[in-house]
Amino acid sequence: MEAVLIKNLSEYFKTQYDKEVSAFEIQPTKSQFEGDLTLVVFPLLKIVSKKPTDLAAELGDFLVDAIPEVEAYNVVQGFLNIQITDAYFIDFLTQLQQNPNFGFIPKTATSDTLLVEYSSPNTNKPLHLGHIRNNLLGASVANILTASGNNVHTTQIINDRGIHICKSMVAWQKFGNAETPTSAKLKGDALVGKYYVLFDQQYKKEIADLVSSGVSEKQAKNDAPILQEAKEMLLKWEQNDADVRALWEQMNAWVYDGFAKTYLRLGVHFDSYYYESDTYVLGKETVDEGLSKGIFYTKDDGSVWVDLTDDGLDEKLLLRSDGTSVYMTQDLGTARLRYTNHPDMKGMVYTVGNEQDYHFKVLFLILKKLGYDWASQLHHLSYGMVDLPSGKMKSREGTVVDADALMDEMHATAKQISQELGKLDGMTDEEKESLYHTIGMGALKYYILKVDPKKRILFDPQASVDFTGNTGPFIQYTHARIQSILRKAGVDTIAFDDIVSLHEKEKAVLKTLGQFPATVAAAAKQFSPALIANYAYDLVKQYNSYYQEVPILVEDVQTKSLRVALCAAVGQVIQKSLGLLGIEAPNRM
RNA sequence: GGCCUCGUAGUUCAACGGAUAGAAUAGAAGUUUCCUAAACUUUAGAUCCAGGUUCGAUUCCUGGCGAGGCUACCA
Repeated sequence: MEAVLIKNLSEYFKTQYDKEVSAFEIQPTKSQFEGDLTLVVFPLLKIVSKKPTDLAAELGDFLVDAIPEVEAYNVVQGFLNIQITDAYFIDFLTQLQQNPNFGFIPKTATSDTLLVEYSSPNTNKPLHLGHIRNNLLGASVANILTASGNNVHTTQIINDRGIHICKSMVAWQKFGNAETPTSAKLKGDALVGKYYVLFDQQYKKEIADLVSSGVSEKQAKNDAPILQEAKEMLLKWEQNDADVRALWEQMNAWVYDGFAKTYLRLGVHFDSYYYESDTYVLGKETVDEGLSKGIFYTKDDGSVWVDLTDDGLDEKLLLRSDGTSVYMTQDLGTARLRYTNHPDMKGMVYTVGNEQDYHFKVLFLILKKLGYDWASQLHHLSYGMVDLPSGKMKSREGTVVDADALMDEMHATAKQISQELGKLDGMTDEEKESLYHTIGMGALKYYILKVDPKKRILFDPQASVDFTGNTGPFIQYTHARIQSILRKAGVDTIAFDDIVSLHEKEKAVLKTLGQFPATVAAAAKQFSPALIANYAYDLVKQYNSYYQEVPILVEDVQTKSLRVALCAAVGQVIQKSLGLLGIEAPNRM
């Protein structure tokens, strides 16, 4: 409808005033005012010099005349409120019924291929709450981009090498007694994480001992024997020492096994995996290339740098003096490798926390300086940290929220609340367990995704398990109730040709439904699942208010047919919205 | 010190530069012979401060104040 208005208005300004106007400020009318769509005329006063109310009335007259669906208008200050006929909305509902793909853009032969990177963990400890935000954001953005007609490839870069994993390895050798996930009855990632903690404890103890024997703290931090061991191990790793490599493979395999279980439960997946142990070599080649092009330079000690001071940034290290690679080196290699693997790729999204904003600024700039024209297609999906009411999460201080434990807790709460409400009688135990999972994950995912990615989240475990108000389970519950209505209504309901007028609440719901395609498009453009989440909640509120006031399963076939169709349409859009967030929409709960 | 992000009801979140700043929670008061009360209805409560830009600012600009992050030969 907006498009029709814009087209007509544009032609009007052309013929009447001989002016090219293509941008019009059209928005849904606020509920306090009468009307469906509102044209803000203030911006047009610069083009046509008139009083706002006069111009608004003039345009209103024209639109009523020119467009059959425009029924009437009213003017409040510089706002032209346009009323659309009920027939238009009824027609829209008919189309909705016949279009299972409503709001989504189908893929075509010319669809762009986009790569979305997310998760990208270190392999020395289990995933925590921060990773959950990362995973949910990345997976949801991938869904949204897919719904917008793109070929989306999901991937991650795994930090599988480095001092962090060596720390776990050293501790395992010292204290592990050949413990395995099976013998310890622990998930693989939890086991490796346990030794990372043990390393740190031992490390701190050794520092304390050294300090008490008169060594400076800085010196002690460097000299602690166990750290030296880890460094030696890293050196051996780089020299391809067979034993070290075998242990490394072993422990990483445990971690991957544990991660896979967590990902499965979270409902995220990856089309491919990149490993730093594979990409850092290409990174080094890239640095050589930059050196030969004169973009990078070597300092006296042999370390390689890039000078970005002309761009308002710093000098950045690219290779250490001993020739080994750093984070940036590897990311250069990874980016290039991906474009080699996907030559037709039109863009990459990096889902990484905002503490690395600077890093990605530098990375993209270096790639641009190296002459890769695809550097302009790279996007850092930056998100804020997850805080707890008790303060910041710190792994070393044990204040992290473990991802698996959190999902356990959400599941248990869903179970408890469902049992108290007692609505699941007659289900098998298996069905119930599956539903507890669906509801628990719905609560967790919605709680995190409804917040604007760039903002910090305060994660209150108590509030997150709340199932009333603006929450995932509330939306899921509405969907389940709609399915209940559809079951009771039967399937014999298609035609509502003779209906000519709509209830006010029905119209409100239809208006909200009509905004779905634009919402998906905006979410894709802004990489923001929060837009979808807030839309879904808005729709549910509209619907609940409607169903409270207007009975759906009435005698009159025409009316019932219309209301059931509306109900089904709402169900469809709720299900799609939740789907974009990676949340399941149960038929019963 | 320099750079980046964020400051909205008691609390957690909304608001392409648009109308009287929306919800949810917590508080107060109601609604179940009727499609699932995990619901609905009513009520009270907020833009950090000072300037500027303009028809119009929570939004853009400048300066404060406050919170966080980055500023590693860690990843």
